[in-house]
Amino acid sequence: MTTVLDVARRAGVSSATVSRVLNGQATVNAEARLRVLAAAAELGFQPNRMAQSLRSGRGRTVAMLVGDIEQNLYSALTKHVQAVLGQIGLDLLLYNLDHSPDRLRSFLAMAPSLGLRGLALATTDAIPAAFDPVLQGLQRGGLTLLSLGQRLDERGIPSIVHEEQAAGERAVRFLIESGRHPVLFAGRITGSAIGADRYRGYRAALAGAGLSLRRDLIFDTATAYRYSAGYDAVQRAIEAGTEFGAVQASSDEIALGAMAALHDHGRRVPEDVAVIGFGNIDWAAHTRPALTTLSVHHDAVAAALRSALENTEAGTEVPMLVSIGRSLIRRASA
Amino acid sequence: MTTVLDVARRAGVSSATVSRVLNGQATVNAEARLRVLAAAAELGFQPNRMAQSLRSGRGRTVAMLVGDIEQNLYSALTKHVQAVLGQIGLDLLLYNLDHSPDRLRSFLAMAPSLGLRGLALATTDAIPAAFDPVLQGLQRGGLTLLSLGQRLDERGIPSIVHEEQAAGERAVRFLIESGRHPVLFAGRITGSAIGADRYRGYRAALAGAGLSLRRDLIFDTATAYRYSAGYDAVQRAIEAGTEFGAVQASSDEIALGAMAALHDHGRRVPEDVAVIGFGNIDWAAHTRPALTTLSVHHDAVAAALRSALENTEAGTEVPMLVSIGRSLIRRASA
DNA sequence: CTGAAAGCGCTTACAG
DNA sequence: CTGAAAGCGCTTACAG
Repeated sequence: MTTVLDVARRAGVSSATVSRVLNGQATVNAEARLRVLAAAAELGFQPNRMAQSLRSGRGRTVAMLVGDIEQNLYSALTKHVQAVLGQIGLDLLLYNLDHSPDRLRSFLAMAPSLGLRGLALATTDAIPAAFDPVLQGLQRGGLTLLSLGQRLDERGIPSIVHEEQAAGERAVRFLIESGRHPVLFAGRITGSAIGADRYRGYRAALAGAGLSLRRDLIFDTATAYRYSAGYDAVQRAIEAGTEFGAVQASSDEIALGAMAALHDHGRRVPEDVAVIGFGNIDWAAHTRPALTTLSVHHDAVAAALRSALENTEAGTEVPMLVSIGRSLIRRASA
Repeated sequence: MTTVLDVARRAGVSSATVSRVLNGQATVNAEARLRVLAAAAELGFQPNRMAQSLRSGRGRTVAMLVGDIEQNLYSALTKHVQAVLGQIGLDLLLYNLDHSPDRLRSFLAMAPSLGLRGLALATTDAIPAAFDPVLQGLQRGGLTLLSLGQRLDERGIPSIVHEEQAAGERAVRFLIESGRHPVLFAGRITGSAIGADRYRGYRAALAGAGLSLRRDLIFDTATAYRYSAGYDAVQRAIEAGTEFGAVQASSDEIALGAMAALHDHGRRVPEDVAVIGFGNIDWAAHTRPALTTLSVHHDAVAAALRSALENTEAGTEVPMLVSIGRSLIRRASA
């Protein structure tokens, strides 16, 4: 591997000057500067990341902790985050939480030794308050800590989120105004602030329409935002003899699960039951009937993350809360 | 941050001894060993990764380059790989290729400066031979280079793959023996060795059944393994008036796209047309009709990757080719 | 079995 | 504007 010293020798300067040129900080004689640049290019010099990070105390890696990389919500977000980090020369360390607080604990235990530039918590699961001290310690160490998807701003963590309650309300109001009710709500996920927010939107829409809340139409689930949660909810409702004209799911996976259950019980979508999902995952447009759902804007999240990283760099303030709107994407299912 | 020196002081030994105890290499006095372990635990010592890697010349990061993390094939594999790396104390650096040779080039240019322990190429796209020298250079540097999914063993890169041709043949034979033919083949992907292998399986099944190959039943696609490829293929076949009793797709996404097109043209699955996918992605069981497909075994791939890493470590040989079987998972679509 | 010392490849006060 | 020197936190011959 070529080192700064190789470049320095070739350019006839000291390694300090090479470093100064390459990092563009201090002023360097224009001519020497050119010679260094030329030498670096000729040798194909790439500064050793580990040495750079160790010495400067600032790594070039951003860790992203995701709830479950296999869910499209997280993989699509990861894709955008990686693209944005690549643009500013940072690496992405991916850590899959698998929805487990234990895995979060393990990561946080080793995080300080990683020399991270940033840490993005991308999960809808609750973050136990017991982790707050470690998180704060990391922040004090100069790392850019961000919550993606979940509001943690009141715990001192800048958060980039989508609107949930307003979006949920919009969708359910649409169903009611189209005459598709009663509306079954599938997925007030246990332990997820977001699931609760979406449910609040459902309640608000009902209240707005002067309809009363019925317990038999609301299905909690502990199995996160997965297909089976939607399947089970609809199956239980049908077996209980509950009548409903629509399903508002709190994720697209849940919506697809619900559609499968409706199909298996001979109900047609949207003729008998309208279905709306949440999150516009990649196959939502390709299933039949195509899924009506609430949009997601991973590009906006990634851009906000980039700003936060750049602001920290520049010493300017990072906003404590960035909220991104969602719109209803109408397809065939509702 | 606590350092080896802090631990050393507390244990009353030198930092060298601390290092020896923690790395479990050389023999250390049992008593001193215990004191070091106790001190490290009390201080919650975690060795600085960057210093460790810089000094030893062997990083603790494995980079995984994926075709497109948003596709379930890659995200599911990534999940398993991350789990396995975590078990052996290695970090996962994720790099999304986005099916672009330029991004691969960019990564390889900076790879040497990253001090990687391993590099997993997980893409079905062709790897230009022009990159072979860089790849070989990386291998010589002691990094464990692996191809996941695509055979590159003849170019000196140990490969962990699934059987493709035999699996494709198995599925198509099943269709033919069930009387579901002619069989349309959707997805002989341009520039993908794997797409070509699956297509060879199709041809072999036809030959085995004494059926002739018909050009009008074969649909190439440049759009990779995505939904639209399947939709377009079926739509073009129907518009051309081609009759067919089954679709063998070369990915599950293509199969879902094909099912959408069949639906939009009033063909019922499986009554009018049977459909088989490839890869058993996560929603394959949840769509309606549920998708019959060929299995995938990400756990086996991840386990083989782990062995390769451990073998390199131990100085024992890494097999040049590990091939994992696929079975036909029968669901409702065929 | 163990400590003192060197050094991985950088960056950054420091002195000029 | 620039070089010599120190040092980030480890590991590893080396000598004992």
